[in-house]
Amino acid sequence: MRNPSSSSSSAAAAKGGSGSTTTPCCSKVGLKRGPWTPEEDELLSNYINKEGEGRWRTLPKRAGLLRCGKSCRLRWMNYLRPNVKRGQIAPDEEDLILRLHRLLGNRWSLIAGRIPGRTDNEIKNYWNTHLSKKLISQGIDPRTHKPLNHDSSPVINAKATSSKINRLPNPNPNPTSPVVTDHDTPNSDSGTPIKENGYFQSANLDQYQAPGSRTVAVGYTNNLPNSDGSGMGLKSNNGFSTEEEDDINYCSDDVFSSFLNSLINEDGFAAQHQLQQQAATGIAPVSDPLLSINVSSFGLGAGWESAIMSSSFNQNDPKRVNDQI
DNA sequence: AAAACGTTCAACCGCGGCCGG
DNA sequence: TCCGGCCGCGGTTGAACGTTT
Repeated sequence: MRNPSSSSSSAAAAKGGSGSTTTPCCSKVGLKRGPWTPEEDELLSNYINKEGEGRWRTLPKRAGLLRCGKSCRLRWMNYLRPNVKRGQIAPDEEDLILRLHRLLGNRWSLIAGRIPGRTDNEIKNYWNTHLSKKLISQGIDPRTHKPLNHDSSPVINAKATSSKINRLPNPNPNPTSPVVTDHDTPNSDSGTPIKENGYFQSANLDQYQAPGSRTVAVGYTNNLPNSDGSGMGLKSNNGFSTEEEDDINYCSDDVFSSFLNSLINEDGFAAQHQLQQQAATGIAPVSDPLLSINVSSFGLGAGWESAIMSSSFNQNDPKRVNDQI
């Protein structure tokens, strides 16, 4: 809301206009649209502070607002909530976003759920305006987190793909190539992966490995689902027997929460992961913490997604998390 | 100084999942 | 089982703002 006093209702009205199946609350004539005014913010905040969130459809009327419920919910979630953190994304937050995006794809709400105070909208915007470009400038496909010249798969037109198809994005649409060698790393001309501010060094993301590193694994991709969910099985070469797979397919909230938390602190993660993997399989894990970012190591077979859902620190919507368990 | 161009981000849209009747 | 409403999600838009020419 750069200038709340200026109404963009006409532009917004011109934008919609499809006339197809619009949500009733949004098609109602007479409802205000566009930037929120401080007065509206206050009305909404006061009402929610008093009555609590929820029942968005009827909330505007009860709160005395000429807005649709969706608009109210969005305003509250992305702007007015007390614990929404404003201001620049810190390097460590950026690092975490990169990690989580590589794991989760464009599932902004899940990513936001792991970054306290940040909203899905904010992260999505930040990704599209900063991180995506940054990765591209480094020769990395922001969609797959793989080198651009390595990815021969056609770029899916975001417009052409339904948003719901993308609900289960596969960060690596090419699971047959789990290993990226140094031949595939971006050349230094397109930007060295090690940034001067150092956060990429700490990030230790696959593609961001310093030149000269021999092998960069993308091991987790083996067990990530395809966009249709068909790739969830543990048929990959994880070395587990069916029985073992049954065991490790169980992934508790704590385990996965630890996994995600460990992305924040990779050293801790590496140690924890080794214990986890050894306990579960008896197989000595690889020592390279880089290789440890491997979902399969946490038994994330068919249940990996629900584990993510249930383990999310979702300050945005705890109810939804519970709902999805 | 101002026009042109680029970037940011709040807000909107359509869709699908969930749930109660 | 079906249907309709609600909710939340990801994609997209466009006005405001910043930068360059």
